Amino acid sequence: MSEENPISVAFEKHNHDVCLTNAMQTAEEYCHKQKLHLTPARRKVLELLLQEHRALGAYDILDLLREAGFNSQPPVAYRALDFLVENGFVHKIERLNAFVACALPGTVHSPAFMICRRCDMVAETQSSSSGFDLLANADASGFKIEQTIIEAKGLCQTCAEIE
Amino acid sequence: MSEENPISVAFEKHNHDVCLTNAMQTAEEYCHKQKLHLTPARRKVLELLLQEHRALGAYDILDLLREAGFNSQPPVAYRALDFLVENGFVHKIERLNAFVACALPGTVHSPAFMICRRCDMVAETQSSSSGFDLLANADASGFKIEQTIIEAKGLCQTCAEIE
DNA sequence: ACTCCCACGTTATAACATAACAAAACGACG
DNA sequence: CGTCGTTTTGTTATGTTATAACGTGGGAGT
Repeated sequence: MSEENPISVAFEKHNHDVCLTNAMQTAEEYCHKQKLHLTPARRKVLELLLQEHRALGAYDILDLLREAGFNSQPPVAYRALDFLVENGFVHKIERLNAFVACALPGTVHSPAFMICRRCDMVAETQSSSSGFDLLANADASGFKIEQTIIEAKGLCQTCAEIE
Repeated sequence: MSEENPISVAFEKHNHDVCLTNAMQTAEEYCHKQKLHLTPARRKVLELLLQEHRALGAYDILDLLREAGFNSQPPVAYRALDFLVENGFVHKIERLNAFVACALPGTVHSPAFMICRRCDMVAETQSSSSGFDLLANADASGFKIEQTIIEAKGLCQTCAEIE
């Protein structure tokens, strides 16, 4: 599997510096095109999240921001996160109340996550499935789906071997 | 569609007294068989949740418990909810930090939820789908899924017509 | 320079959840 | 029927996550 495959990149060895600089560059370009302001705080939060293939809580981020010399009241982190989530650079993992950098920034997609309960890795994958029961059931009951969150908890391969 | 179909019961007219007493009876029987203690507080919390096809927050439940003469410190509600969730009578809706009575108590199942953002109704449906991308991707990357949460936000038929 | 908008600073508080330990109720077994 | 171990509840305190509200500053366009 190549480094570009978001299905499992989080679980594989890869050159993470490249991973990070690529993603930052994509974000820069996207923001420029869309006339969005990737301000220092927003940029820093995205960098922090890109440095991990794990989800970080808002207060973890806040601590890291403080270390980096930023102001550190909660709204600082939440505002940056709101911006990043709204624009698809970051996803919120609901079951962890935490945030993870998007593996496919700048593309419209419907993500699903695999969350290792042992090492806390979060891998993003696609969930576009036409055979998926939920869609049929929603249709049958007249429910109009706007967004679906899919989060699988379990063990990544490495951790499964250890346990 | 019959009253028994969990796919959309929440979005349809139905005799809710029957709905509630049936579910309570099922819970009683299940607990008896499994030697679980459906204590007054646990029972009351389940009743409160069954009275709605909506998710209630822990502190909403706490208020209702207080009104019903129960002790009302947070652990009272959280303990009852833990018990009910562990034993499959109640599900937690992660994106709302709230709880909803199970539509299929006593059965092993992998639920998915449809959550109306306008009227807050929560409908439970089944998510067992073998064609689902996530399973294939998890497999391919060696991830062992233990539990998956699926929560769709959108508009129920009634609310879609109004908007 | 004016003003409008967007982002940020700051204080305070709301909302959600658990730790820790003591007391009481329960039930199984001699 | 007692007593021992387990489960449940009472109670206090605190931890964690998230937002409201309002003021300030700085850049873009006119």
